[in-house]
Amino acid sequence: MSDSQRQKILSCACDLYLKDGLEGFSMRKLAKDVGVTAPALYRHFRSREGVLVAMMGEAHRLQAQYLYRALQGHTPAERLERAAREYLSFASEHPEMYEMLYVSPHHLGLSELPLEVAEVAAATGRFWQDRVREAMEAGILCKGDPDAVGLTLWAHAHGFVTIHLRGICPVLGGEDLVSRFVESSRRLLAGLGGPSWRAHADAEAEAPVVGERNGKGARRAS
Amino acid sequence: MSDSQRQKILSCACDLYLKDGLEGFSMRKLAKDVGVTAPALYRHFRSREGVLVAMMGEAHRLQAQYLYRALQGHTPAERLERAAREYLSFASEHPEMYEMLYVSPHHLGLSELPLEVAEVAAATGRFWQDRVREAMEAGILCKGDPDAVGLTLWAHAHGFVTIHLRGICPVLGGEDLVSRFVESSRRLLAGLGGPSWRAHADAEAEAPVVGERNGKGARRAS
DNA sequence: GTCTATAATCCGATAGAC
DNA sequence: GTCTATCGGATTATAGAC
Repeated sequence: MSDSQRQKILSCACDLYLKDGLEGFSMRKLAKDVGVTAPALYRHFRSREGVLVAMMGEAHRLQAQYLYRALQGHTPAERLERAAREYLSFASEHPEMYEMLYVSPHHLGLSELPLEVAEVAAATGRFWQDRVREAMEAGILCKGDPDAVGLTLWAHAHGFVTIHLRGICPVLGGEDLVSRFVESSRRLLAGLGGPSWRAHADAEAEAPVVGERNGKGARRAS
Repeated sequence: MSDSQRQKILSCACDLYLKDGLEGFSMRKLAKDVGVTAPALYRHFRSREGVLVAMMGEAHRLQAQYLYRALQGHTPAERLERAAREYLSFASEHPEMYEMLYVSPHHLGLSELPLEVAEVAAATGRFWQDRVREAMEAGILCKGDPDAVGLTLWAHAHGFVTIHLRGICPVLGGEDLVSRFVESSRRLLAGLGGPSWRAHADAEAEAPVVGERNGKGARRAS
């Protein structure tokens, strides 16, 4: 079937990218990995660039799978916290795929991000905004523009992950990454949220939820 | 002279990168732009990768020029605000150079960032931390770990810039980018700073400083 | 849809003369 | 320090048979 072959190619393309990076990614290597000759690939993709664009879409779909897990939270506050955590999980477990999400179009020789990719990326922004909106409606965050506040959270998360992945910041040793991220997020949210958020955070510190790794308030849990 | 020639090559390399991106960057093109033959380049750089690494260093030096302008501010609060603004100015005026700062090593086929580059990048982190530290000492930000809070600010700034440069977020139209960034930063700082910061921000809203573009509190200024 | 064959370039890097 | 000449590959993409 035509479509499953395309999927196979895309899967091999991801593996090849993971192995050799972007500069080492070629159609010939890809063909060899798939088990066909190079010209066969052009039945399924317009060009090398077409494969890369499709891969970016794949990366975004994979990320979405992580983010949507956050929706299993039972309250807006829980979903918001889990969103941050799942964002970090994806980046930690698939660092190269994460890099693919934000490749500079200019590095690829493109003048701008293909519309197709820009759209799936924008969905990530909407996800953050939705979490913020419902948190505001629940009174867990101060009233405000959900889009703008969502952007603030998204920006913080992406920046934090990038700086960590580059190994640029000595503060980010690596082992306690999660707690450092949660800590930084909390600092953010403590400002964005009013007294009601802090009350929620304090209550959680008294009775930590599953998956809670931050030992800040867990001392009294035993 | 040997060293000035190296500088000339580096300058041409930046231009070439700006024109053709990373994938279109080759030693042969570079040689042609410099006005020599390709082998001559290898007297000044070990390899193509060596040129790229040197370019990353250049990008960081250029960024540093912007950031250090913030030190002309007369108070810790002013220097902190100007730091954010200069960070954005560099990214806006030299978007491709900004991209160079955070290129994924994996995209270049490297397993990790060269130490030389990681060190200059870390200086940016220390710059943020210093701004935070003196703001804390001045009582303008809540007491806390300056390194961690500096990281929070740095992460937010980098994430915001990246999302803007990708054209990913519909909220970031472009024209009012500065005010949106300042707004987002203020939101952050309002949380990180205590009442004293808010008092400072309110006072500034009454009598805006030079370069102030945010119209939020400027209504009563006329 | 896949193949073979090939066009048409381009690449990084080196040897050795000057 | 720069040149010429060249090694020894690589690349994307297409034409045309099956």
